[in-house]
Amino acid sequence: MTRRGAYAKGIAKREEILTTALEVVAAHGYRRASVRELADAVGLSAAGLLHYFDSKEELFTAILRKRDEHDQTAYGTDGAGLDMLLTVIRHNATVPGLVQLYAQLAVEAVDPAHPAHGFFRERTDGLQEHFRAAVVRAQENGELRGDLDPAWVATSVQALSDGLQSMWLLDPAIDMAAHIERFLDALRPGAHPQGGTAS
Amino acid sequence: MTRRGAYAKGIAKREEILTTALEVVAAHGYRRASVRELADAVGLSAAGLLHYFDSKEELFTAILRKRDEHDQTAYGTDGAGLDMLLTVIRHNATVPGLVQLYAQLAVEAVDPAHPAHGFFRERTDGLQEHFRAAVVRAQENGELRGDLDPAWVATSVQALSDGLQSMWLLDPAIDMAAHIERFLDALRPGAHPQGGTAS
DNA sequence: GTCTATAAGTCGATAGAC
DNA sequence: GTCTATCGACTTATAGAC
Repeated sequence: MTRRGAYAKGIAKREEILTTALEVVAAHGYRRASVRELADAVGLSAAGLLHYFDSKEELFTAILRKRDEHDQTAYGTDGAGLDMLLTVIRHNATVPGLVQLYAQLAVEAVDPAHPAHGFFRERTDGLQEHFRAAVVRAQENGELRGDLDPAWVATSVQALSDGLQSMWLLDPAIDMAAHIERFLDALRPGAHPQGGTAS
Repeated sequence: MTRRGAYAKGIAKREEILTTALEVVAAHGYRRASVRELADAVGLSAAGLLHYFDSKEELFTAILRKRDEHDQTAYGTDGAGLDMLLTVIRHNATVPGLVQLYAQLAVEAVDPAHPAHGFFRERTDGLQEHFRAAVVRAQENGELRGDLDPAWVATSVQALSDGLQSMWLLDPAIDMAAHIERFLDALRPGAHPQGGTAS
């Protein structure tokens, strides 16, 4: 915003840092969400890292934003609504460090004064609208029961995903995607025989 | 061990501290889970508080244990399985500080080396078994569809509760109990007309 | 039993050398 | 643009006075 001459280069370096941070957090996880730890991970000093970000909160919010952006382009093949959720969840099961970072920042951002509060609010609103539209389509296609309130299904799907990720962090034996698939199966019209156990 | 009088008194003071901590956290919430902050809240210095607890983690784990204990005696009228969950969730909606403390410690305890890790693992296992048995009873009474895997329903109910609490912390307009009721309604046998919207 | 004082460490963030 | 060095404000935890 305030930089002029090195604007393009600064932006590029910022993106490079975020991409590296995503990879290294995904691969090695992290212990605390501290600037020093992340600086070591991306190969900079803490001061060097904060040259590109105004504060710790802005830095970690930017990482989560970059994650969403990546997931959107990687798995968001246009109208794929609830299928995309399953794809993302399956991907998340391979990057526990990112899931942990997300969960940790989400709790801290509960305070309306937290710099990331707006990010999570807007993210939730966007996901809710995305899911709600997908539920309406699924109902029109006869894949979901028509008597269900789309907004309720949307909220439930997101709450279930968040909750399953918390439980999975605690016990990685849980199959998150299978649980969500079963949830959607249980809401299909007609008879619903179930197979074996999930997790 | 050798000094009986002091032993009993120490235990009593411990309990008193925990009860006070529960009340004050429930009423005023808290910002960070720091010993200093809680010490102020219960009217002791940080050193005085740590006289009764070996470490910060043990202290906060004890608070959550006390919370479960309180909820169990207050709302756990024997066999009331899924009804108790709704009662507790409705109560939780009146104590955001406790919900926040729980969510924060749960994320930190994801690390198997964290002192509270065992607490959360055992708590999850206990709840799962409790819910699973309640689901089996509900199925026998015809209140839930018989084709559903009880273990799956149990996990889903807990994940949904956890996820709803996270979303509620972010946006207190959400009606957590109503969402869970709808979930259970959606899994009842026969037709399932739904009423208005749930937040 | 509870305090003050303080140790020993980490945190985010800044100043200034290069 | 990135570093070293450092600041001041925190943290948990301990030692010892009372």
